[in-house]
Amino acid sequence: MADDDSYSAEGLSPEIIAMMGVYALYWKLEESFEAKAGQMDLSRQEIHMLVKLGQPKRMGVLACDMLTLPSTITATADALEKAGYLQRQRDPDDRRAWLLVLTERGADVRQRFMAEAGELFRRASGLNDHETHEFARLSRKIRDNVLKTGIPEGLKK
Amino acid sequence: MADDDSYSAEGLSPEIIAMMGVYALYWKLEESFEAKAGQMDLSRQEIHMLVKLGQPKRMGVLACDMLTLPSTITATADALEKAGYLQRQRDPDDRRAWLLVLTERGADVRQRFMAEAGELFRRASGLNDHETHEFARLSRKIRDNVLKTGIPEGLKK
DNA sequence: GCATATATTTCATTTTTTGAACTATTCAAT
DNA sequence: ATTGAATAGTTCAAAAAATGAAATATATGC
Repeated sequence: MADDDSYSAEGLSPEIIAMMGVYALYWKLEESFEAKAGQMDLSRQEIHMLVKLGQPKRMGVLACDMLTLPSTITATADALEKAGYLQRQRDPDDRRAWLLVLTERGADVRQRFMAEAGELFRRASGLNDHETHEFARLSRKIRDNVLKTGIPEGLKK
Repeated sequence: MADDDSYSAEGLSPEIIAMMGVYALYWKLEESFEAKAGQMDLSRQEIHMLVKLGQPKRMGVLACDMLTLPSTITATADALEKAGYLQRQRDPDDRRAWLLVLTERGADVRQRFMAEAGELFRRASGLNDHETHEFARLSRKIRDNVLKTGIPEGLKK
């Protein structure tokens, strides 16, 4: 859905235009994030996991969220744990499961990363404050919808 | 940037909220697209290339657009060519370069895919028509900005 | 208790991506 | 024209990432 050609956005349905924008922005952000992650010696997956861990989460939940398999999550968590950014804590509700919890150092890195991400969004999107608010409003709606409707398919693996 | 927790979107800057929505939507769409692509015996990269080829494009341009290396593009183009979805044509302006051009069959598959993608967006986003239009308006602005400002970094490889 | 289901791990295999060396062509400067 | 440096794409071997099956430990329902 990424795109097609700079000038062919004419005559397309709003849905397609919306997706083209989302893809362009996503890829631009990924490009910037990957550079930042690289500076911090983190892989793409590792940065994403760090961001997801604003709250402690079970590995299985992360696997769904990140559209990947449990075994991939194990590897990513191993790397972040080894780097001292997170710890595994047994979930008191289910002793088969781990809760991944950021260490102080991990939370720090996450915080720094998120702050820079805000700036990257501003530069990448080029939106003014008003537009950014409006975009955020719709964006939140979309996210809520995805979270609400997305779980079933997310569990498919 | 994906997210954090369903209810922690409070107190975050609009930029962060916007990004969280974009990531949630992107991942949801990728999940659906990957399923569709699988049905058509195409990989994720192959579908993306197909979508990008609304107009003939040089392989180098695709490499920038798709944030990957020329050698990856070669492999993806080989697969699509073998499947009969595209052809390499020498760029008359530069005989070192190929233009990748969809065959009729390739254009067909692309068309079908894009049509289904519209429906997937509606389902994933949950926006009504008015909201979709507004989101598309801002989305197009963002895309224009990314295309305008994105080229330099895109060429870095 | 027992059978079955779930959360995570392990590790070998497969898939994907990378990067360096190579061919062909262009471009700029002589 | 000729040369030398840069560019577009290819090849292929090596590295990295994702996958899936089998194993461990715990939970859940009967």
